[in-house]
Amino acid sequence: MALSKEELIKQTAKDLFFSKGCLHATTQEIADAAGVNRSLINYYFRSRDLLFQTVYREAVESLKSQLDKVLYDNTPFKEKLGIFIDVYMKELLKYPYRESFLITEICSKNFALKEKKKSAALAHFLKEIAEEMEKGTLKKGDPIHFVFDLLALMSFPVIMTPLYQKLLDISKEKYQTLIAERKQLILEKIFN
Amino acid sequence: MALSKEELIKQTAKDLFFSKGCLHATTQEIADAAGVNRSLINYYFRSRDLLFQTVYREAVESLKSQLDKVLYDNTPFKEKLGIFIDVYMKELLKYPYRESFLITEICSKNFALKEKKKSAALAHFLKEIAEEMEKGTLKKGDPIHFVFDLLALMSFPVIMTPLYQKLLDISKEKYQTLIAERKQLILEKIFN
DNA sequence: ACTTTTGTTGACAAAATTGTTAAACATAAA
DNA sequence: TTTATGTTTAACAATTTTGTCAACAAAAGT
Repeated sequence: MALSKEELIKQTAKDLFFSKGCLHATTQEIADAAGVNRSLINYYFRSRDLLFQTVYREAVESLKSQLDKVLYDNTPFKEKLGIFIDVYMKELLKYPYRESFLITEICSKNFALKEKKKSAALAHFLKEIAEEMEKGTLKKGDPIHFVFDLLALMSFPVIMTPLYQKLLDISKEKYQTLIAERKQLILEKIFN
Repeated sequence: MALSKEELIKQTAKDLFFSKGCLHATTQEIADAAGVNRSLINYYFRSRDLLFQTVYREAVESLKSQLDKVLYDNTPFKEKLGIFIDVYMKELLKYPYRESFLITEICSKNFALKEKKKSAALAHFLKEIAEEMEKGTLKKGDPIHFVFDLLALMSFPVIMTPLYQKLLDISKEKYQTLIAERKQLILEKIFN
C-alpha cells in the first residue's frame, strides 16, 4: 500500500539525513527527493525546523526502543550480545549517519534538551554486564566502558566509511566485506 | 604575536566546525565569531565554498601528518602505541567533530574526491602490526581491523559526547573522567 | 610628500531559501 | 448536485545568505 505523503516526506528526509549524510538538506531537496511539491512540507510540518525536530524525536525514540527490544529480555548474555550486534549493525548499514544527525542537531543553537529519564533496559543491561564481570566472563571494570567499547567497535568504521575508504585507499567492495567481518570479530574481542 | 586576519578566519572556522560542531555555519556566524567584517571572508577566500574547501584540505593534511609523525618512527611498538593514543586523544578532545565535518563535506554533492595515495606511514604501521601478530603480542587477524578497533575505541565516545551524555544521563564531569580513563583501558584491551 | 599596493568597511545587488496564500483539485458525505 | 473536507499546486512575499563594488584607511615603496 502507498505511503501517505506525510509519511513519505518523513521517510525521504530520514533517507537523506541518515543514509546519504545530507545533514542539512533544504526543503526543496527533500521535496524533490520525495517527488512532492515543496509546499506540502509546510502543509504537514508547518516549517522546516519542525520537520527536523520531528525526525530528531523519532530517531531518538526508535534508537531507544531498538535498544530496549533487544536488551530487555532473558536470553543468556552471550547469545543476547550476538543478537544485539546483529540487529544494531543491520540498522547501522541502513542508517550510517543517524547518530551524526542527532549530534549536529544537538549542537545546533536553537536546541532545547529535554527528558532525562534513563532507559530501564539500559540499566538492566548494565547490571547484567556487572554480573558477567563478577562471574569472570568479562574483564572487570566500569560497565559503561564496556558499552562504549561495544558501540564504538560497531559504529565507528561504518560512520567513517567514506573518509577511511579514501585515507586507506580501499575499494567499496573490500570495505563492505571488512565491515561484514566485524560482527564475529567484535564478539571474539569482547570475550577474549 | 597577533594572527593575520586570514589565519584568524580559518582558525575560527575550524573552531566552529571541529570544536563546536557547527558543521554548516554561515559566513556571518564565522565572521562574528572571529570579530571581523564578513566581506573579509570573501576578500581572502573568494567564497564560502572555497573557505570550506580550504579548511577541509588542511584538516585532511593535518590528520595525515599527525598520523605520520607518530607512526613513522622507531620506538618499540607498545610504547609507540601509547604515544599514539595520547596524541590522538588530545587532538580529539580539542577537535571532537573534525571527522564529522570531513564526512559531511565528502557527502555534500559538489565534492570531488582527489588524491588516492596511501600514506607511507600507515603502510609501515600496518606492517608493524602484522609483525606483532606474528610474534604473538597481538591477536592475529587483518591489521586493518586492528586499526579500526584502535581508532573506534578512541574516537567514538568522544564524538558521541552530547548524545550519550543525554541517553546515559551522565553529568559533564563524570563523562570527562570516563573519557580520561580510556587511554589506559584501550591499551590494556588491545594487548589483552 | 606622493604614489601604489594592500587591507577593511558598509551599502547594495543577486541569489537562494523559506513561508504564506488563494485557488484548483479530489473525494466523500449530505 | 451541492456541500464540505482535506489535499495539492503555483504564484507570491519575506527572509536569509551570499557576493560585489566603490570608497576609505593603512602600510609600503619611491
